[in-house]
Amino acid sequence: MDGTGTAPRKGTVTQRAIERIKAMIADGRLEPGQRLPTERDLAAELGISRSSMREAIRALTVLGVLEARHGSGIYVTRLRAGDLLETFGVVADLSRGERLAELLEVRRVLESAATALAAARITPDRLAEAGEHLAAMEATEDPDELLAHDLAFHRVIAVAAGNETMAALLEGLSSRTFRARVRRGYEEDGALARTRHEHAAIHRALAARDPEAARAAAAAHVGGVEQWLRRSPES
Amino acid sequence: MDGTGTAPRKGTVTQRAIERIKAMIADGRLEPGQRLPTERDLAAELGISRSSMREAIRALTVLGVLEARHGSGIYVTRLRAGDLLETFGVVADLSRGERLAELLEVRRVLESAATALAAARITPDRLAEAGEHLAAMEATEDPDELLAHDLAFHRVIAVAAGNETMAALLEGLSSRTFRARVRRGYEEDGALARTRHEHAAIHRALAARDPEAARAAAAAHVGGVEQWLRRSPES
DNA sequence: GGCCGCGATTGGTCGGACCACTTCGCTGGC
DNA sequence: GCCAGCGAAGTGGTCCGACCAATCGCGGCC
Repeated sequence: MDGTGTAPRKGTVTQRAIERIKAMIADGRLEPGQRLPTERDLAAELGISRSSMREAIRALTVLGVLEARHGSGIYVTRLRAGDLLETFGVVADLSRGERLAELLEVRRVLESAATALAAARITPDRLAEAGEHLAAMEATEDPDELLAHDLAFHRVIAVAAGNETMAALLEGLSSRTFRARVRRGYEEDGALARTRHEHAAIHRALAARDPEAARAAAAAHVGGVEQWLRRSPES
Repeated sequence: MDGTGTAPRKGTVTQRAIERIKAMIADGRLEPGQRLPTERDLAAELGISRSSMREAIRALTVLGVLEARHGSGIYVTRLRAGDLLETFGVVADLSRGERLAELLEVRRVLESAATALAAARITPDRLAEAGEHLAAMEATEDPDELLAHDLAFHRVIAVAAGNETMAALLEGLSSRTFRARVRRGYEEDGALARTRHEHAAIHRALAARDPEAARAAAAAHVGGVEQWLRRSPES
């Protein structure tokens, strides 16, 4: 028996390799940013083929735990919230019908909380930045640009809330395709003007450093889309 | 040019394969539960090797999108919230220090909302079920059993809130290793009695169908752990 | 008619070969 | 002495072909 821990007999060798590497990171044997041995060495170390090891590495790569740089090596990511929650957007991309509404409900809850926190913590700089995105949204009619500033507006707020994990989660919930899909029909219903009004209300609450007003404004904002979605038959 | 869509030139072939399959699911060409062609056929169809295709499949497998059954074939999962959010537990497992506190803050927000919703929607059956777990928690001293009933108690509430996505998210945030790690030291500080009291308060609020009381009780419950964690130096 | 078993199908693993990119040291010119 | 450029070594990326192992269905046997 070697000292690196005897591998469990269950599951595929690849699955075991994934668990082994995860365990190495969890208990500190591998630190964020550190470089791993080569695929060939790792495979030899765990007694499996390079193919299987590559599958394990690929799996951890899509999870945002590892990062492979061609010609250089394999590295543990910094394990920031953004790294690990990037895959969260996949859920939004693949969700339809009822779960889309559920995701919006989750977003409403988180966005409300984040906005309330931001009202108390936001710096003048960030408040101004949010204001710029607000102005840009009101100045353009181009849907793409509008969406970009919309996302940026909420991102500034999420970051200002001081919880990177929450911000990353909201980022995934508002991912490009997700938003684009929902808004396609939404804005055709003439809700564009109301959306602008809601954004302005959020900004005002932030400027007033009023957490409760901010929470309410954010909840109303997301809730508006939510209600529309629950009524709308979606493809 | 073939009609299945020209693959973009960027990225690795495996990455492209992942996107292709994801796209097939997103636009409905592949439906939940449906069986895919064999690895060999898929590889041929996309013009890549079986090895690369296997890596793509493995990646989508860990994301909970696909499911491979040895000897049978590859299937699209039912794409339930639980399937897709299983990997969320990985984030909790790999988080330490500051992000652990952030995750607890997220949990506090979601748990509060879910408990408030549950207060309005919970059925007598589910309320009784939660009561049983509560009684079991008060009747045992075995940490493992206690933790199991603790998790089950909150799971019943999350499900009663009527939002499977939120329930799956909370499941990940309360995943076994995560809870065990946090609670190890927490309960040694004699907070066990208080935890029981908090659970009882949540249950009372649910029985009274009082959403605001339920929200407050849940927030206080998670907040207690949260505050302890922020004070505690963690390994 | 029902049960058993064999063989085809399909995912899982392996080993090796070669390609593409990065890195870094060496070399040669300035 | 310095630096640009080249080239070899190292490393991830891709492909191939073979074989193993689990599953499933078909056909024959009882």
